[in-house]
Amino acid sequence: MAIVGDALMDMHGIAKIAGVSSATVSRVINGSKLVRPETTGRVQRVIDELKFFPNSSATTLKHGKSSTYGLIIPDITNPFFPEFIRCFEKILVENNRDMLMATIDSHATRMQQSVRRMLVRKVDGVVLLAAEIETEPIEALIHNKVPLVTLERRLVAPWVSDVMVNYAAGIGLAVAHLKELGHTKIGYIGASAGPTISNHRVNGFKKALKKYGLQLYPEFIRVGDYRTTGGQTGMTELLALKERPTAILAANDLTAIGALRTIYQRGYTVPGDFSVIGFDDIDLAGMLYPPLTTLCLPRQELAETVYKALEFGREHKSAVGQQYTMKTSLVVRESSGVAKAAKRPRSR
Amino acid sequence: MAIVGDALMDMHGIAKIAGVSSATVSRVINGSKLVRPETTGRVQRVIDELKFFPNSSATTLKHGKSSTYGLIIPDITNPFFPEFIRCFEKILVENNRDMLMATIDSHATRMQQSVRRMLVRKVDGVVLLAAEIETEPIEALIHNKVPLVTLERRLVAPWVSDVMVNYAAGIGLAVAHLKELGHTKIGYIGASAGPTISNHRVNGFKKALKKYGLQLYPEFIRVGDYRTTGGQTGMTELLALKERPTAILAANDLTAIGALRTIYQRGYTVPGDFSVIGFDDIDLAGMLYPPLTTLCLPRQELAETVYKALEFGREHKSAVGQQYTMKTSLVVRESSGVAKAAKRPRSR
DNA sequence: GTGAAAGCGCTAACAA
DNA sequence: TTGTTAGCGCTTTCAC
Repeated sequence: MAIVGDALMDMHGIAKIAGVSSATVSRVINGSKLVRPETTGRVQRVIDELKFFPNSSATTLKHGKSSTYGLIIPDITNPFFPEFIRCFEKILVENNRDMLMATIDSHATRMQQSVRRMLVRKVDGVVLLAAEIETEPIEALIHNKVPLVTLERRLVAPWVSDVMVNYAAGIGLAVAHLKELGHTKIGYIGASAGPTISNHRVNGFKKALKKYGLQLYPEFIRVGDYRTTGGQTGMTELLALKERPTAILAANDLTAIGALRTIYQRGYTVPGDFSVIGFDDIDLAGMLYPPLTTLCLPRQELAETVYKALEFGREHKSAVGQQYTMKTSLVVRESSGVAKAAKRPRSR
Repeated sequence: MAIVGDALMDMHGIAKIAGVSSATVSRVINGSKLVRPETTGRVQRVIDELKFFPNSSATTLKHGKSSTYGLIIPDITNPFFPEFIRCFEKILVENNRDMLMATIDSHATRMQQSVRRMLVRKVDGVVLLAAEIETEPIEALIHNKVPLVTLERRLVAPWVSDVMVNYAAGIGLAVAHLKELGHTKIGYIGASAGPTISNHRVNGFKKALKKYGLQLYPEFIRVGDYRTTGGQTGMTELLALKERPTAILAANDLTAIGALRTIYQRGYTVPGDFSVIGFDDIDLAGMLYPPLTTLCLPRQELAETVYKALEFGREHKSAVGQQYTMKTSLVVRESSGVAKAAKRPRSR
């Protein structure tokens, strides 16, 4: 809308001023080659003059699709997500698509509302990066034939694609790294208990332990919440144990940061007393004291994959979605070091 | 839209199935009391059954407004913004408004595109939290009579409100705190040089120095970028000086984190060798080593203020906007301590 | 209490 | 090359 006098402008108004019909205005705006250059110029001048912008509700209504993709994330406060959003939004902007973001803050009602927003806005697809997924709201999406991309549901179907993270391999790397440093007692601070995405990470951990012939101490596996608080309580519990791990794997970097905090607060040091390894490799990981060793889940690549899946869904409506895989890599920094027990013998 | 067979559903379809007219369906969806309870029930059942959601493009088109507010931020990777978004989105959801977010990553074209998105989507107002604001894109908003809320432009006009942060007071607190700890040589790592929002912070710093009778060393004022990298280079420059400050004020927490990193990397400690004070009080500030002393800019309050301003603009179209003020408070943690020079005499 | 119909701003046949 | 027109899905008078 632009304004003349006090009225909101539309293509009709532009047309009248430029002395053409609204169809021509539409053609000019959409770059049709059927318009005579001088007409184009005349119309364009009016558009610029009046700073006119076409109403997307009208085009969306007309076309039946919005060129908008929805993104649902659990917690925008976890730096991993902003970093992902940054990559994702950039891709969308470059491809003339809009983003509709919703965060659910682990509230079931917020999830409902988010899905509703996606549905009423007629998004062309939805990315669901939420960890704990309830099936009910998803059904509304599928029922309405909205292409869906999930993370780590490891399940594709008509309208739904999935991208899985190869946790087993990544965590294997981390465990191998720790073993090399002489650690044999490794703890894990994960997320909530339910049968969710978080399980893939714990299971990956257990498998890695077995693979490298390390003993699994059940009390070394603590529950967290993907936030720093979970890292703190988890670490506090670990410190309360008679027999303690010498290294801790955290379900994400925030958890690792919480663990680090508790360790220092109790007067211990990293990696002197404990090695800590995170997951995600958020931007800040390298800025911490000590810089965090962590498994990198590349956001740029994830964003590209997700976008690819979305476009696939858009173009192959009703087709069974694709299964994509993401690799992780170990970024060794300074929060992992030689195990204490392993060090002592040397200094004798 | 919901589906029957293979067709996309609309109110007409629902109406036909329920044996009513589309007008009645509309009434039911909008909770009109003019519909007989049994009719309502019958219609609602069909709606639920078919998981029907009304098309927001149609309602927006009809009503001429979208119930959407736009939010433009510079860098979603700076934790302050996600934390703000979290509060802001919550308020919007509670008030049945939608959010359209755009990040500009300090690219002029992205700013253009963002404003364009806001305009075509017919948002009912825009919040511009970007630090470095060019006037040109803003004009398009004002010209199209979109209520605008800016941060720290310190200038209101028809259609535009502003919320300013009382930097002077906050920085005064920080400087007073440092003086009390015996610091007399205080450095500052800010943001880019231009005549922008960042100036309010440097100016506040200079004024505070004067107010507390502290000397201003021009070479102690370094340029940053509101990110960790700026903190690192700024601190590196400060360390290269023959005469160094004993305390550093950073333009935001990310800058402070970068400074902290460089300090530790060079073998110094905080607050032993240098005191560091940040700005924002991001969630992670208390999790760092050492926990960061910082000026808190409360996001919840900011979100509420911004929302209030937005609603004001919506209701008092064409009126001159309001000027709001935000206070900051000093959160003393462990990155600030007694000045080195001040300590020595005591230990003699 | 419910239905018929006009119209929000835009696009795409179809006409000219 | 340009104009006319129907209609996207919804709301809202105005009838009944």
